[in-house]
Order: sequence, then structure tokens, then C-alpha cells
Amino acid sequence: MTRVLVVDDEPQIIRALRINLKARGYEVEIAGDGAAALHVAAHFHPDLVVLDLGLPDMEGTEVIAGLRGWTTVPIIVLSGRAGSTDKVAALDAGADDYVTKPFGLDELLARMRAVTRRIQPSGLPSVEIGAHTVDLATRAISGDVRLTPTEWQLLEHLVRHPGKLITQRELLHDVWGPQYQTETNYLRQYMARLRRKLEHDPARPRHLLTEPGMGYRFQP
Amino acid sequence: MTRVLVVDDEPQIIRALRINLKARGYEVEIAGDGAAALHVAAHFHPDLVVLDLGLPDMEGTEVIAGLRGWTTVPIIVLSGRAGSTDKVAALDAGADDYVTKPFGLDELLARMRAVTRRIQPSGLPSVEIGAHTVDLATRAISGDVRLTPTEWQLLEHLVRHPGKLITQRELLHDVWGPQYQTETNYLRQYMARLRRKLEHDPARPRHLLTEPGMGYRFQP
DNA sequence: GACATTTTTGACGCGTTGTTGACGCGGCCG
DNA sequence: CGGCCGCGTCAACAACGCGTCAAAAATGTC
Repeated sequence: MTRVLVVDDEPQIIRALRINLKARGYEVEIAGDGAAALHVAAHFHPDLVVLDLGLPDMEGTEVIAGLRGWTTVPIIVLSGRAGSTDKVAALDAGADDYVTKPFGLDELLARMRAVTRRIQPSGLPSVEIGAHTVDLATRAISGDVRLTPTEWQLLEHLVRHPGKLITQRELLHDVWGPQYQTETNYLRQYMARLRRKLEHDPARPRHLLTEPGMGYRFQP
Repeated sequence: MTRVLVVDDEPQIIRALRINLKARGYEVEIAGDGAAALHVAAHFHPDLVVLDLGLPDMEGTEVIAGLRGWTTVPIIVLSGRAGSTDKVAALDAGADDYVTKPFGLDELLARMRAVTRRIQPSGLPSVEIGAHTVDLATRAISGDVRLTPTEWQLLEHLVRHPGKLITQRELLHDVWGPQYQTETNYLRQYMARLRRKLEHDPARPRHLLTEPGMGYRFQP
């Protein structure tokens, strides 16, 4: 579920966005001014920020700069001002997109999909397992460890959904193919190899956990 | 230097973009229709595509889909149509931004900076391999070494993403073409030649590494 | 047209990886 | 208390992928 922080001070826009975004499966948080935006962003950790420039307390570029100081979260700016000076200032301050009011809701949604698409698929490209750091994006592991292609595929499916239980059928289907959905011996074999290579104590795994009868789970 | 592919069929827009982009240090290539765009993109490997939707031969979304089939290069769409349907269609097809004509040049440039900022945090045109210094920009190598065109292309793809694993399919597709994606013998052949020419000890490469079953990686 | 360079194609040895079968252990249930 | 199922482990074999050598075909150059 994508987490969206909406920063705006106009009640009707807030209302419209909250209803429509929630209806489309987004998790929505609201901030009424720039100071609240920075505060909420630090705690809510949004996947996307929709920022109205006409805030009462701060300049829009200040808010953008304040966010960019510590996060690379995508920012879509809403603004009534259509002048190119404002657009350039906001974009160069670190915004990812600039939509002028009045805007079509479906256009805003499409732009939200476009900017999150770039960020989302990789999710968290880097995770920690035992003493090793695994980077999905570059397929690199700290230390002198090498994974085979199947080991990578298996690990990737588990790490992509941290904390979530993945059923054996699911893993077998996605890594080996539709016709292998009952060959659980493959899973036992390769989970053991992953633990030997990554876990500190392979006999007592702390991150690559078994859920007996169900499947496996990656615990960050 | 950022490489931009401009896809448009209106001479005055082409002219304006070419002059202004080159003046700002971009490397510009032009394609006059959709088919040419796909062809040029495959060889030029742009860092950014500026795509006009009013092409004579193909629908804009087709061009986007054709590019998205094998590359994640940022795409900024130019269009005379301001309807939200067109915008949503282009964005959901894989475009990163949508600018309606007439557009301000400074706005387009700001949007180009915004989308490339996400992709290219590092672009080192010069790297060290073994005892040699390789300069991508001028295609020069220190010492008495000369590379053939294919060797350059292959090396360039690896060096462009330092530390990242590049799959064999990716390399074969980008260097030889879409229909060679399984001819891994080419890769074996040319990686060996690159190592012979660049690595200190070709039998034990330290920068041009093999990831068995997956692909190759350039380690700075 | 002759030559050198580059690309393409084929084949082989060897190490690694994927696959398969078997065994022991522990928990769950009757 | 005893049997059964699922999980972890080990060992063995087959299959594949990589590096390498060699040579033919294509390309460019004079």
C-alpha cells in the first residue's frame, strides 16, 4: 500500500484528495502547513508527497528543501501559479513534477503512478541479513559470498516482502515454474544453502525463517 | 554529458531543441518518426528521450511501449493535446512526464533536470581498469591498447553502471541486437578479449567479473 | 583486387550448478 | 506411547555454463 502525504490548506482539496486516494487504495496522511508537513513526513515516512505551494507559513521551495535535506521521496507540486519561473524554481528545488490548478484528478493520479513507478519496483534495494548486506539492485553482497541464479531468485522473492509469509506454492511457482508447485524438496535444499551462506548461525536462522506447513518468511 | 534523443517531425521544434540543448551541454540525437526513434534509441542509448506524440507513422503510446520493452530510460512527452485522456494514456504507457504545447523552453529544461536527477546520480566518463585509464567520452585508453567497436560498446555498458551486475540478455540485446539474446558465446569471446587487453592478469580478473549464470559486472 | 582487421561460428575440457534420492530428527496427532 | 508427516542434511549424478583455442566469414583499407 502506497503511503501518500498530502500537504494543503484548502479544505475542499484535502477532502477530495483524501476520499479519492483512499478509494484507490492509498494510505493518506494530511498536513495543513509547511511546518506540519516536515514534521509528519519524518514520522509517517510517505512513499509520495503531494504538495500545494500556496501554504500560509512557508514558501513552497522551503518545504521542498526541508524534505530533500533527508529524504528522496517523490514530490508532486500543486500550484495555482502557471508561470514558468515558479515551475522551474520548484522543480530545481527538488520536486519531481508540477501540476497547475485546476487539475484533473485522473491526471494527478496518473502522474502519481508515474513517479512512484520509478521508486517502488525496487522497494528497498538493500537489506541486512546476519553479517551481510544484500543489494537487490546491483545483485551484490558484502563479504566473500556468491549466490547462484536460483538462490538469487529465491532470496529476491522473500526479501521483496519483508516480514510477510510466502507460501511454498508461491515460491516454487515463481522460481521453478508452474509444474513444480509440490516439489518442496527444492525449497528445503535451497533455503538451507541460503542460510549457510548468509545466516550467522545456519542452524538457528534469525532472518530466513520457516513457517512449518506454510512457507517461509524474511524477517529484517 | 547527458545524451538526449529528440523524437519529433516538426523542423522548427527540432531546430530549437537541438540548438538550445547543445548550448547547455547535452549530446543530442534526432529521430523523425517512431520507427526511427526505436532504431536510434537502440544504438544511441540516450539518457533521456523527448518524444513528440504527433508522429506520422505510429501512435505515441506504441513508441513508448516499444522503448519500455527493453529500457527504463526516462521519457518526457510533448503533445499538443491537453486532454487528460491523452495524458493518462501516455503516462500509464510508461512516460515519466507530459508537457503540453506550446511549452516554455525553461520549463522543459527544468523537467528534464528533474527526471534525469533521479537516474543519474553518478556519471563518471573516465575509469581505471588494471594499469589502464579508460575515457568513455573520447574513447581513449592509456597505453598501447586499441579496442574494436564491439569491444567499446560492451565495455561501455559495463562501465556505465559501476558495481552493478548486467545480465547477459541485457548486454546481448544492447550490443548485438534483440535477436541475439541467447548467443552467450559472443559474450564469452569478447569478455575474454577485453580482459586480455585491459586486465593485469586476464586469468584472474579484478574489474571485469563474471557472475556465473547471471551476467557480468564492472568493479571499479 | 589483395591484404589486414574484425566479427562470427564451431568445438572441447572442466568446474559449477541443478536435480534427485535417501536418511535422521523432531513435532503433531491419534 | 507409537506412527506419521514435514523439515534439515548429506551424498551422488547429470546438465549446464564458462573460458579457451582455432578457423571461417565478413568487413574495411589501401
